[in-house]
Amino acid sequence: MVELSTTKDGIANPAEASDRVLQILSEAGRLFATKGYDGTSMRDIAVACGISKSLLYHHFSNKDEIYARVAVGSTLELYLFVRDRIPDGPPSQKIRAFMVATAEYFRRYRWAWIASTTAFWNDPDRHRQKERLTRRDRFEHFLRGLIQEAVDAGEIRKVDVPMTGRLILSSLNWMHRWYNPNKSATPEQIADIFFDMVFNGLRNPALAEPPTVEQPKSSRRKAR
Amino acid sequence: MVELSTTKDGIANPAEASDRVLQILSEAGRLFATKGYDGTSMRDIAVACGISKSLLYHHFSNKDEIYARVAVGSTLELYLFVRDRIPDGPPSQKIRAFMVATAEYFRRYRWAWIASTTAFWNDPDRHRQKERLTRRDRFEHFLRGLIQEAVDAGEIRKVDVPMTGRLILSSLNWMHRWYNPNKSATPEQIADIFFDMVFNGLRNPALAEPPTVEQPKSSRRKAR
DNA sequence: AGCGGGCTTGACCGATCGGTCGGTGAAAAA
DNA sequence: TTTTTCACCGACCGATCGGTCAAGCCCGCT
Repeated sequence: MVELSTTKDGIANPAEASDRVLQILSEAGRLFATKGYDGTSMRDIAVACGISKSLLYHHFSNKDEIYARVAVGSTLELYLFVRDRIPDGPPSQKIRAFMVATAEYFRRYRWAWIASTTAFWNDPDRHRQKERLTRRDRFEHFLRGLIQEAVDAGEIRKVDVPMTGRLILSSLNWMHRWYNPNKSATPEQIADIFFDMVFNGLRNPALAEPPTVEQPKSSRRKAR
Repeated sequence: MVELSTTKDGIANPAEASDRVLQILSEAGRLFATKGYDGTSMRDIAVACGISKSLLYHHFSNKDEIYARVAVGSTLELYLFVRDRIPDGPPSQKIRAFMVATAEYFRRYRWAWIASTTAFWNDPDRHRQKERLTRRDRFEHFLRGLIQEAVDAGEIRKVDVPMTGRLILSSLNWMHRWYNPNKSATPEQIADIFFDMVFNGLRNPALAEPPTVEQPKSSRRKAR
């Protein structure tokens, strides 16, 4: 797989890159993640790095390129990162490994992850927007494949596969909004807990007659 | 409960408000939701409304106030909105109702919801930041209370209550990133499906020996 | 010593930002 | 009729935006 070097504040990057460039990417990632793309000025980045604004343009052609290096350096290889951490074994365990690996990625490249999942919901750059969606889809379809495997193997019941994928990804993607690196568990442990909850369910197995059987459609709250 | 009038594009507002003000809030909410606070200029809002920029300042004192009216008008009463839709009955059904009600709120006040959950992760306005966190906490603790009820009643197993709350809220809070109002189910139906998955679990009940028993701690992937 | 080239800078640019100001015109109030 | 009120607008402000540029600084090479 592509080699990833871990640097301060977790910028994933191909090997060649000067310390200055890494510093800029690191500070920019943190700023993009906390203040957003539009809320972060080139001056902000320069000041955070203790350099002049002009120097940013010596190393990068414009603001977009810095963001692209932060976000793409983050998301480009997420699919590969996770795929290479899926062990052989029961499909349900692959799903667990998927969740834990994604959580590990989040922990290692936290700011870049947040910057890439937060900013640019609608990217004005059509090409980049399309590429981002392609990567996201590949990642999501990989998960759906694992879920389908588990269904076929009879390990999980016949659920709506895309919806199941969305539930699992939601639990991981929302983590950055409440996760505090100084407290509680590691992201990997949290992913593990979430897997247990979703896979085994919250319902008390000792409960003979579950209060919620397969609910009749008519009982659902109607949309108005 | 507090009276909410439903207007075009779903701005919740106290009764007194001119059509113009509602139009501004509606357009501003949509823009804040899609382009972010910093990515939306006062000119953008004015153009979207087909009025002059000056007129915005006739109705609002500044940009922050427009955002506050959009976001606060959206989140202020979420807790009350949901609380009043929790029926009497088994605690697990209350949790389901909580999820469905939140989804209904999302559907009705979609742009305002997105704007308020997206922008201002770190609000420079300390007072408003504190108030926002207070509301969020009140909402989250209300859910935890329902979960604790269900645990005490023996309907769900002895889980980590805060973590369970985070899992449930994640599934709802992330919905705006993938939900397409033109396709698939209504938010309420999606919430219903998520509840079923989380409550009953994905595991095939026909499976005699689940491949994942309560996993030993040592098998967890260690953080590095 | 002289020199070339990469790192670094401050001064500067046009555009756009949030916000202000004086005024217009029509309807309500007197 | 006169006056007041108020939704509304175009022109404008200082500040800041992303980005440019010519020139210094520094260091190794000849």
